[in-house]
Amino acid sequence: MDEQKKNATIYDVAAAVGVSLATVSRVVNGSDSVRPATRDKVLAAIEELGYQPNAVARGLASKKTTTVGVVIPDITNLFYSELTRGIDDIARMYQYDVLLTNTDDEEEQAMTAIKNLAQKQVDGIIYMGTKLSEKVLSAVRATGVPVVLAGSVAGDGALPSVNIDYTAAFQEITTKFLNKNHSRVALVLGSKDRTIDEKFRLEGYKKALEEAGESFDESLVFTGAKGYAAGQKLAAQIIEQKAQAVVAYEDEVALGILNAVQDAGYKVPEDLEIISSNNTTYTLVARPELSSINQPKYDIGAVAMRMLTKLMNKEEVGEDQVKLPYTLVERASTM
Amino acid sequence: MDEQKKNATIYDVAAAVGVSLATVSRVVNGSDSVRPATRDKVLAAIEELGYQPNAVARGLASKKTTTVGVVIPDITNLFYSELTRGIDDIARMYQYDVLLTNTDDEEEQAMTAIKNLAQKQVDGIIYMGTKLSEKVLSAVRATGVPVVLAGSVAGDGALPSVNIDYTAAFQEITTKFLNKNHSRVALVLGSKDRTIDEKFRLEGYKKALEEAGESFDESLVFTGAKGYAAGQKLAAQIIEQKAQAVVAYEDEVALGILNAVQDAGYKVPEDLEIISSNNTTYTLVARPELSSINQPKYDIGAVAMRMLTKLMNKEEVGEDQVKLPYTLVERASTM
DNA sequence: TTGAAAGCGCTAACAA
DNA sequence: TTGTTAGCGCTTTCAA
Repeated sequence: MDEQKKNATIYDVAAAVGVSLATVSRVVNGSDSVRPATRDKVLAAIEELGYQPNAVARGLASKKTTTVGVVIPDITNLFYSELTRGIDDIARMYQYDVLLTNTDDEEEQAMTAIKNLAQKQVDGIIYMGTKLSEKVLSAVRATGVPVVLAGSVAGDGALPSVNIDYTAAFQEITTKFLNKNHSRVALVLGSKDRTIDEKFRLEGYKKALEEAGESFDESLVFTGAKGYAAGQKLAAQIIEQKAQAVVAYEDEVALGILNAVQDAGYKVPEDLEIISSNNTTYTLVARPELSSINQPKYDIGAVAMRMLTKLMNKEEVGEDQVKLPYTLVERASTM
Repeated sequence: MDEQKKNATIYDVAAAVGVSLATVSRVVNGSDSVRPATRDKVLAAIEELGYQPNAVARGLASKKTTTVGVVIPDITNLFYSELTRGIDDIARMYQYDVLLTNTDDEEEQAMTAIKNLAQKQVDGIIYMGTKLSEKVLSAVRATGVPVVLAGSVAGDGALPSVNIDYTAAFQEITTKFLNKNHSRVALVLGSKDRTIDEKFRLEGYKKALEEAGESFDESLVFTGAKGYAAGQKLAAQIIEQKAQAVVAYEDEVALGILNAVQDAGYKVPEDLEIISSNNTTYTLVARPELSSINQPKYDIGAVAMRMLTKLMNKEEVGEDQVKLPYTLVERASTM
């Protein structure tokens, strides 16, 4: 019980028992070609000396660090933190540790993060972000380790990924509104260069219009609003455009719109219906509660991490472009 | 530009330039005892070969991993994720990476996490949690690396820590209510065994009562409610106790109480005043907006990490029990 | 200013 | 079943 004495090494254990390093190593790594009696003696010595394997030495010798890198825009964003929780839980289950880096969704920070993870010899990487430039993509590839995109960037098959079908989701809810004779449906997206918004969500919105025979009106698309305060500001413009319904890309911005619109005397959903995407706790605390597209956030993280473990083990992965089912949760902000 | 060819090592660089390993190592580590001409040649070769130092080998040789462990109850909790953001930003500034582990505030998981971090040879640890048992404390100490507690457990000086003065904060807000002749102030705390609640917040509450000459009524103290739904459930009991004001230990539970009370037809703040602690975004999205004790969350994380860098460098740290100032943000849920 | 050489603590053939 | 022996890629004295 006295583990004070200067970190015992595998050498000390071997010496104490009178066996070779290799034997101790075998016991530690659970190899079965060790005689039970020997194993017991070794185990006893390990306990006695309080021996803990040094993962760094192990990593150097085995070229495996049992560490994965997680690249995330911002951990304080509820959407990403829930993904991360799924990642972390599964990582731990498979004995991996998580090295976390925030990037604010910026290319430069992503580059630094990836370079750094490569130096630390991580065994794999989970990448989250709303965009993935060629530059970052090639840096990621250059690391030579498996990478899985989770719940945000939807790579066009360039890398394994786990997502929901953003296009289908946005098409579905837009159609829902159009079918109620709301011809003016506002669409609120993140910044211009987000692949996920420009390429998938906008596309779903346009498809819905097309199918309904409605023309696309650019003045109903609002880009670049991020966070609660931005949503509050946007409210006036949305009202000005005489929108009858709003489809928003995330909960905080939707909540900002919801509150500001009501503070201005309009009624939700009577005067304006609102639906958001992500279904974080924010949707529940709102009054009225916000309808939302539910993405299985924890599961996206968990599935991505599970896929990564397979990739790291060079196991067979079936489909590597996973789309998890989303659901539409209808609450009081829609009718 | 072709970094494809099998990770160049320091050896390859040395060979390419015709110098020894030691010289390359010196250049990489910025030692100034290298002739400029030599340095340039080495740098050129590094660029040419796309050499990236292997941090694992470095860690083994130098016994420094430039990695810190961060132990957190739950990354999806806005309070902790904001602390973590502060930690991560400062860590990166000082060239450290962050190894993250969720513990759900459970002793067993904390023990595993610490053991694991020790094996990975982290240079230091930031510990967050609402309690710190003797067992965990001694495990933490046994790692032999510096540890700083951040924003949650308030160690009684046993370990360096960064916090706000929870007792003072709770005393202040309780007094505020008592001064308005609200003799029945409800106190909502986390689970029983949380040092931070039992020892500090409750103490502040009691002090306020004592100073005001009010007697302590146990039926006004509600323990164990966690999260929004729990807050909603609690509302009925609070009303039943004829509380005139509520002091809650976190925002989500406060929000649950706020919404449930209003849904039941009571007016806030006219019938019941509510104040929460943490001042996360939740306080802003509430209607009416929630008054709250603002803890400088990002700063607590940042300051804790900064202190840890000093400790890891064996620099002088002045006071190691830091209390950052809190503020009382008054919004519409109080009068 | 530079180099030689000895590890850091472990894994992983290969032998025995 | 066990041991021997090379490394893994780097830092760091100690000499030159």
